[in-house]
Amino acid sequence: MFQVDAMSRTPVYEQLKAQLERFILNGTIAEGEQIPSIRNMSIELSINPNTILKAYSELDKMGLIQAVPGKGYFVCENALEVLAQSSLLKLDQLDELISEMAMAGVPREEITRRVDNAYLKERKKGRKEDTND
Amino acid sequence: MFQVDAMSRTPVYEQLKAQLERFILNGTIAEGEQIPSIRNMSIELSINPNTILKAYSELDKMGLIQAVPGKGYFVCENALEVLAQSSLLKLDQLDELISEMAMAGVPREEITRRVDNAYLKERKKGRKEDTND
Amino acid sequence: MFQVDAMSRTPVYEQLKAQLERFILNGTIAEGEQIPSIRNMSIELSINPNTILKAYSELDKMGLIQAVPGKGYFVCENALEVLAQSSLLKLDQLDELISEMAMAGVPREEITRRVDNAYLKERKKGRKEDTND
Amino acid sequence: MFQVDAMSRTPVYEQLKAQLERFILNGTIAEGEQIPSIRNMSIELSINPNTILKAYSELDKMGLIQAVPGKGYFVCENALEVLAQSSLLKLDQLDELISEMAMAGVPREEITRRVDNAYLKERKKGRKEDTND
DNA sequence: GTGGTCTAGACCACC
DNA sequence: GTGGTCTAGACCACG
Repeated sequence: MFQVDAMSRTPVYEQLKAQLERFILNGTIAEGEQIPSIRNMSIELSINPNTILKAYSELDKMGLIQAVPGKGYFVCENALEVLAQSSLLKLDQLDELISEMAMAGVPREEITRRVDNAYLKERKKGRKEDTND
Repeated sequence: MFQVDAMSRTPVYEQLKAQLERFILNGTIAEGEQIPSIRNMSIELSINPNTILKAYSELDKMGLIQAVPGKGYFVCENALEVLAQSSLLKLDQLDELISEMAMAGVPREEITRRVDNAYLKERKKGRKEDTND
Repeated sequence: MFQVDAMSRTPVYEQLKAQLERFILNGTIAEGEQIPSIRNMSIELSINPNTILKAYSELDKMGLIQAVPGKGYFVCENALEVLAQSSLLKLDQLDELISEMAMAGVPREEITRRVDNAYLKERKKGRKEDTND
Repeated sequence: MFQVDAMSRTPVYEQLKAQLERFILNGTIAEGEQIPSIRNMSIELSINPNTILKAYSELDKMGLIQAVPGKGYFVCENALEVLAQSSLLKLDQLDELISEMAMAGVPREEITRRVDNAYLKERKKGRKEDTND
């Protein structure tokens, strides 16, 4: 289910975070459900347990998962809501960024081109991962 | 030349910063040129000197203007270059933001709609100010 | 914990910035930890809140601390990394400065003397503050 | 007399500025003396006249040389004094930089090593150029 | 309660 | 005259 690209320039723990977020968004992992234990994940992916701990504790801080000592990590009941809120936040950041660039004289074509490229690139990656389930 | 909208929800010092950036970009104020002294500006716009100081010192830290104590503030010789570099940085931030939103499942139409709105809104404001010169 | 010398010629807000940097470096304040609120600090040190705001907002722009409106200021998770990077930057600045002085004919002894003096002076101050914890 | 390295990463106009400063410091060009005209220099070094103009006008702004329209550029009478003052300024910058690095925990050996390297590297370059006269 | 903006005014150092 | 620091206090938005 989870997989990491050790050669990627984005840190492994970021990859794990992104994947769990995607799994929650597309329903692969439901709210309240338990996620793989650090030890299991560590063996399965041949990754240092500390790396997984880092990913999990950051997701914990974001309010997406919760550690239950002695049991494991569980997706929070309001995880989808948290993700939706952070999307709204990102939309506001987008507005501000576009305003600044417009003010700085960046041509509109340059912006829309970059937006399309970045979107399609991410989408392509996403579809690939979703079919890999 | 400079003007502020006291009723706006964007802070006065941000308005001043944005205006000076625009003036440098469209050549109204050349590199190396002196800009209005804090006291002058303060009287002209009926604004507290501290507010202008805040705008100026932030622009100073950005490397756009330089304070010469006892003389005044002057536009840096490489101000245009600094502005260009910060534009490039913003494009990278845009890429990352779009990726995250694509990953979070924000529909493409929502993004392009927001981008267009934000761009046109800023552009409209900009044209208005430029014709006020 | 924090303390300022009102008679010093270095501005109070600079003293506060330097102290927080040191506290982060020597682990007195951990990454992610909350730092004293503006109002608390203002009362404790009998300093105007604006002065502390100035120190905090500059540290914020440096990426060392982060303001969470309504909650308080928190040390960034990557604060130590930011400090390390700025150290590297300073080393590069040092190289350039030495080159210019060598080119200008400043004798080597003059330089090493100044370097030693400045270093030892700062070190002495630092040790004193660390033992004051 | 003058020579530039087109392949160097330091801009050509910076190279020219540095060379003229050195020539003034070691007496190769005396105060009050005329320096090569932009056109001559441009042909001799196969460099775009604008590049030389940029170097000359920055030196002019520094108070080292002075343009006499219709005659050419001349070294200012107080050029050596100006250079000495800027050396003093650099020493102060050095003090501050060293203080910041000491505070940041940069080990003393690291600093002295970098200082020595940078000094000797520049000195070596300088001797080479001086014997090329 | 938190941070953040703005005003009014005093005071300093420098030129 | 210039920039820069600091104080005192009002006011807002957010939680």
